[in-house]
Amino acid sequence: MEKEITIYDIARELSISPTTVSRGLNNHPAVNKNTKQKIFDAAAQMGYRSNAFASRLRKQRTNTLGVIVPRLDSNFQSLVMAGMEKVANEAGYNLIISQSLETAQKEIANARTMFENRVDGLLVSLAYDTENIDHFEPFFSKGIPLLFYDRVPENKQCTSIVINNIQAAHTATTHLVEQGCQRIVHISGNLRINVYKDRLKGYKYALMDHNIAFRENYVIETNLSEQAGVEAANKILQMDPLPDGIFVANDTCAVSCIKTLKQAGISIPGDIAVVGFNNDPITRIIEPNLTSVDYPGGEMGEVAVRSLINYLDGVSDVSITNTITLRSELVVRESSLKKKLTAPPAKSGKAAGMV
Amino acid sequence: MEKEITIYDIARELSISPTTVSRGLNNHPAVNKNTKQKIFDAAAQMGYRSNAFASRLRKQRTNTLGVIVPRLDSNFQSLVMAGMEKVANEAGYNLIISQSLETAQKEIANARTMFENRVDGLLVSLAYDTENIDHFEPFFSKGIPLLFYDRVPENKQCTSIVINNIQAAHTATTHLVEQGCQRIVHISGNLRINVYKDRLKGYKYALMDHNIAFRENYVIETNLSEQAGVEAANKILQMDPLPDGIFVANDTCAVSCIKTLKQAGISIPGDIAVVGFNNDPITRIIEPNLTSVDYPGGEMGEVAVRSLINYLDGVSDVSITNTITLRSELVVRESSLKKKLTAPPAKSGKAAGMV
DNA sequence: CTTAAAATTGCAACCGATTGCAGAAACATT
DNA sequence: AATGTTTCTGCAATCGGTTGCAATTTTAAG
Repeated sequence: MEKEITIYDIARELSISPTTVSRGLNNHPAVNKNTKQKIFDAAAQMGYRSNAFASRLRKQRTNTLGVIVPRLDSNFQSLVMAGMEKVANEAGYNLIISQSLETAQKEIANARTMFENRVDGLLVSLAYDTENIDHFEPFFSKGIPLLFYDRVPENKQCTSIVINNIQAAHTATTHLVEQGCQRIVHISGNLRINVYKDRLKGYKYALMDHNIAFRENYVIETNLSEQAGVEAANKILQMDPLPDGIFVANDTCAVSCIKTLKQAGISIPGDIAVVGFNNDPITRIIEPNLTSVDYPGGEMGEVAVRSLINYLDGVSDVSITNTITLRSELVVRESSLKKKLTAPPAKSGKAAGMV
Repeated sequence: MEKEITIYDIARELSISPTTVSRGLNNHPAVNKNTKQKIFDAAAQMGYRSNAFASRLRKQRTNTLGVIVPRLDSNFQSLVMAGMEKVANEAGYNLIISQSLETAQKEIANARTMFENRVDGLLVSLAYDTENIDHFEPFFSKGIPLLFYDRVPENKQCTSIVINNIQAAHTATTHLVEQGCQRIVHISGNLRINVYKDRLKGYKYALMDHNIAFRENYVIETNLSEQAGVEAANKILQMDPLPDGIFVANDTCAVSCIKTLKQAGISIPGDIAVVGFNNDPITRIIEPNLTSVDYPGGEMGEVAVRSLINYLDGVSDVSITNTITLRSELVVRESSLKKKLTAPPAKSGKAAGMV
């Protein structure tokens, strides 16, 4: 437990003022080169470490960003976190990360903690049961930039980073139609969440555009878990006639659904073509490999933090850039290919054609 | 941009001293009940929020834990993070998370940041190329508890949380032997890392225990990536005679290895039995389902944070509890079953027998 | 050699909460 | 009524950097 070295100690040692030491350490232009060097040397030699709190207290800037995420243990979110941390770290920002575990209650508590920790900016992906975003009011009224990603609030003037879920779902569904599917089931997530609501919309629009009637009972709302995939598959197995296509709102669920259907003797894509969403690694492991919408998680995290920091640095104005939409694309693999590709056949299925 | 409310404002409003306000807000027993109530009411009404920095500066306790992790975008690590965040959050601690991206250089920089941020404790899983742990010296000398998990330093008196990799690998290898394998290849990770070094050891010991000669060229050192699995498989395909068992140090690599072998016409487990490590979700998707060592990531994260907090609270003494070893177990699935189980056959392979 | 301009340095007042110690007020005891 | 206890409150110093402004030193110009 050695004593902590402060700028005062360095000042005393060099017989100069703490002011100069502080400026020197921060590379302030108004400090003589030689003095600076002396300060750096003394600091290194004495084992000085800056006290971030004192600095933050005074500067009212924390160089810290907060993140509130539904869960950390999802493939998508961990990609996002990795991207966020990378950019934040490079820019000299710390990241305080917390999970809402899909409950509004925890989200509210976390928001409060973030606020008291004086984060310079906050990144949020909403929980399942978040009904409103009143708990972020303090951030708005204090002018702390708040950026939503992926799970964003609806009808609000919030800065957000998303993909075009409607379009992506439209493309996915259209792809199934083009493969000859006429009875397409959609396994959806919680429809209170914008992401899943939009995917449902895209699915509907695509049917409409191809003059296929929308059937209420073809939409199965689930929590998209592995278990849910099994249950959905069982529901589907009882449909008569059997559907010939399924568009699932995530890959985990799609994969367990496929497994269950295969066990029941259904051929994929022969009997039923399947398309998932997220392009998780498991898409390339299930047999047949799963067609899925590639969802750039890492990029989303990077872009989110970059935007926030740019705003904080006054480079750009997030409040004007209201929504950033990232590109997503359908990666076609065997699970949806009823017709052979006209192009030279994809080889190992690893990186099949795009649409 | 409203003005920030401080305890001084509340004090003025109520015509009492800031001291009493501070005590009141912290529920100090020496403050009159009525006064407390008045303070709470005023605080709520005026929109007061505590300034964590001022508090930390004074208290020298931050209620913040730092985490340095190789990468966030791995299934195992995201489980660990989720577990850590959960426990930390419940105990009122913040988590500052940073990635070393497997480089010692970043790990050193991150350690320094954590130190300057005055984390109350630090959790670390080492990077690939970390050669020594000198960069954590400031933590030792200042008595800041430091806890390593999974990727821990060797021959050091550091508190660490691990599984018994030697034993787990021994069990896995023994299982292959019991299935009749005699020519067992081991696909390993970077052998500078304790985890992989130990798994190799366990593999060797098991061979020894069954009087099977260890062959240098049966150990393939890789980075355990998907790509590495393909390359390792190709190496294996050129061996003559072909091995009849493979023990891979992680699942990702095992799965891509299996895929490649299958494409080459090898039957799994008929020709070659395979065992992986981690029990990732993909083990249940690949066909045949992959036998693997269940590795309790979430639990590891929870235990790690809980130990640290207990120590900080003076409940336990981590410096005495030098190593915590978590239980791991082999989950047997089809990929390694050359012989049928004698017990009633496992049904869907979802949760097959244990050894 | 003077004087003005430029380059450095330092004083002192913050930032906002916490806490040891002393003093005041309220209550209890002869 | 006097004294001893308890219960509450407040003073003032402290945590360790940061920064506006003034003071001092150096350099340049006349």
